[in-house]
Amino acid sequence: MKKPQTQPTKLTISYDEYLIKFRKLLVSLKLNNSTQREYVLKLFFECQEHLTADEVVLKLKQKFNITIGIATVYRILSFLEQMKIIKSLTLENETSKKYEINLKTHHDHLICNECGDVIEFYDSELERIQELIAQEKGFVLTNHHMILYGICEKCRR
Amino acid sequence: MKKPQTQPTKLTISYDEYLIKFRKLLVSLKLNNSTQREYVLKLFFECQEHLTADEVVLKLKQKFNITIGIATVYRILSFLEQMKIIKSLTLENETSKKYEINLKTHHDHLICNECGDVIEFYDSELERIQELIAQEKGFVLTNHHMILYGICEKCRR
DNA sequence: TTCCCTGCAAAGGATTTGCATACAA
DNA sequence: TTGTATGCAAATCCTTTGCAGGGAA
Repeated sequence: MKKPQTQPTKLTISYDEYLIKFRKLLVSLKLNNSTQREYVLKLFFECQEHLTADEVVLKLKQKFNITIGIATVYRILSFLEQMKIIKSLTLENETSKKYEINLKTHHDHLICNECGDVIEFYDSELERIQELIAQEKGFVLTNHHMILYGICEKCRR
Repeated sequence: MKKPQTQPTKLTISYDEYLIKFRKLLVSLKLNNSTQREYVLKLFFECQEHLTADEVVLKLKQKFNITIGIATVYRILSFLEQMKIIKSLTLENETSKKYEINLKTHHDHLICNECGDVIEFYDSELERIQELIAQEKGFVLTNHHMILYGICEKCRR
């Protein structure tokens, strides 16, 4: 059987365009803009990794040499998540939530237990089966969490 | 395409047999037995739900009228998880880990966002595809977490 | 001027740890 | 008797909240 697997594709948008959209969103919600919010957004845009709140503080210091209080970071993360600009995931054996920007098309994660490497993938067959299972049980799916854990090629050597 | 979906099956073993196995395990690890450990085991055996550490304390009081310190419960949960007697899962929007006994064959979860109802299912096609994806990326799978979230039939009315 | 946003520090919840005591073998 | 397990309280880690001051429109 042909397996229709693909890489998740990154939506092509520049940071400037992205920022304009973001500012419009804030206006439409009657919210103020702030340097802090824009820096966090910029960080996630540039560094497309999975970051914890602590790591956001750290990276902001490293990359832009600015300091934002951890409370503010948490508030911004919640806001961005509600707006679906970022999304969160909780990994096995890790205590704190990680966040990543939602620029890519929907995808799931494959993680190496040894080196922690994260591979993103999308598989339409998998998605289709999830829908079938849900249907069979009388559910309408809203979302799903799927993380595969294993050992990557490099670490097996 | 035929979808080979089944219910996860419960392994048929009595609590007495189970307890004997458990005691042997402790001996083989040169560990002492304790009333507390056996009660936690019994609880998970009898009440086949997903429980947090707090809920374990509560249920132990309700069902057996015994009190175990929360620290001990956490220590027992870690131990049982290491021994693969129970397994843990972290649900979306919940802060504390839940544990369930590992008596059933491998299965994943489908959860209603409204009523919190948990449906267990096993789908061999899904498992097969996960293996294929891992292979393609050069991974050897060790395990996976998959939780589907949706709204159940009852709650949609 | 009017809210919203931030930073600090304190509070909160979940989990872990140190230590003295109790218990199993 | 010896080492392990428990219970309590304190500590820790992550996250949230209250509040006073700073900033955006």
